[in-house]
Amino acid sequence: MQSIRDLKANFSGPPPPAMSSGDAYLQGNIRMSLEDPELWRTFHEIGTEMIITKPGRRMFPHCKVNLSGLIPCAKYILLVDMVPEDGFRYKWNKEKWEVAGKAEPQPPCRTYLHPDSPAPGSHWMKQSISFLKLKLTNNTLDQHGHIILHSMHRYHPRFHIVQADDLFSVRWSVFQTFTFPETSFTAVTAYQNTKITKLKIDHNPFAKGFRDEGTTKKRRANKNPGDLDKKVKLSQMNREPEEDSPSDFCKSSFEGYEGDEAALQKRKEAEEIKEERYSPWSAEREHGNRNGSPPNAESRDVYNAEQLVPAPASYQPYRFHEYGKSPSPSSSVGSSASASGRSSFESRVPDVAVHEHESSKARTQEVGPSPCGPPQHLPGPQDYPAVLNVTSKPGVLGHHIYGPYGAEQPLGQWSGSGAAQYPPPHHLSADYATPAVHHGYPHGNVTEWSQYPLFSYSCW
DNA sequence: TCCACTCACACTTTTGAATAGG
DNA sequence: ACCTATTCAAAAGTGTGAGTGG
Repeated sequence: MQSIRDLKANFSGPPPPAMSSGDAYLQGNIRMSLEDPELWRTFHEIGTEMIITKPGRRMFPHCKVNLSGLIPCAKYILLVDMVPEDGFRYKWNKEKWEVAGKAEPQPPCRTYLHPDSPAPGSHWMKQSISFLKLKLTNNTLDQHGHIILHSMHRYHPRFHIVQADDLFSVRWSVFQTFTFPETSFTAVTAYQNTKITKLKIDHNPFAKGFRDEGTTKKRRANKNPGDLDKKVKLSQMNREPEEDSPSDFCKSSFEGYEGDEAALQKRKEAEEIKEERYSPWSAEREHGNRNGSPPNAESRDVYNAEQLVPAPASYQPYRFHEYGKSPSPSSSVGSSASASGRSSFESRVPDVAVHEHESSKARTQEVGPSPCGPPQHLPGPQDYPAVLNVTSKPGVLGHHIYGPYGAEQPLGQWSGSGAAQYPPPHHLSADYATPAVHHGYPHGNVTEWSQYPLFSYSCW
């Protein structure tokens, strides 16, 4: 079992004893596992698609995780954001996905804050944490705080845990990120793969009416005689699971990834891709196995866990690029600019990239997380000049709020997204590929932080 | 013509207020 | 008066299929 890597910040000074022990507990034991891994895997093997609509659409399966290893009485904030898997746009062509060109400019990157945040570790650990109400939209002007995605692009969710007493006092130094390869999906405005449609209908209670035994059959039959063909197709499809192995599913769905040879031939991973003929996602598993990752869910949840500092989707791939190449066909627009969350899964190299200034600040200003002790010094906004600075401009906390916390919890969304929401990947890449920059970021320079999409938008 | 997208629709589950009973 | 359980209507979440626009 892989232990959760330490996200230990580059603390500038010798840590107080309390902090030392706290670090181990805080940053070394947090464990996150994905609930319903089998369901996710079933979708994943076919090629998960998530509908995005203007008013916002929930995910299905929805993100649900279990947490352990938190300090019971310390408060944490849980967030989710969506990271592009690669730099491509896809199209569904003849029962398979194909690369259809470069990805469109990244939409305003938003982060979903779990409505229970902040809550004590005991709260997060006592039951599974559901992100049921997280919604995806393709409306770049969305005012509801939904996560904005591009249709026909691939994404995967990232789960972030931040120890913070409130939404103001985010402790960047104990920021931890987890991803699960099987949660990657293609955002679509209408389902492309009928097998995915069937899976959704079969498993989503709201779609019960579309199941074969449902009344919908009659409704559709009455509605349009032409539906007969589709119904026949559907019923045929419904029998497929018995006839087709999951491998067949994947093969039919994802040969396209390797089909666009012209687009892929320049990629280093081309050979690897061909090996993953059944699913682009299988590469993740493959790599996981290479790294000794057991296939079963119980252990996988651990292996899937990664820990990162607050990272923008746009630059994360670069960091991953440093650690390992991605097997994904999508993993290489150009060279460094690709990679994906799955790479993060593969690369077990501890990403301890932390803003030094931030870390030292946290170190100096916070008392170590003394589990359930007397009132810790949980710094308020005033304790974090850097954060306060942010409020003066679009930054970590200085943005508009959408959520249950009202005006007193300004962690809702950036008021000014602008260029910060479309950070030039290369620029960021360069920044983060350079350790000096990586660690040398003066945390007080919130402007830099504010470029990172992770906190560019929080919502409920 | 093709494809991505939007919208209205019928159906379902969920939610919350109103009511009844102990 | 208070609490709990039940009922019911409204709201919200689904995929479908027709229509639209580039």
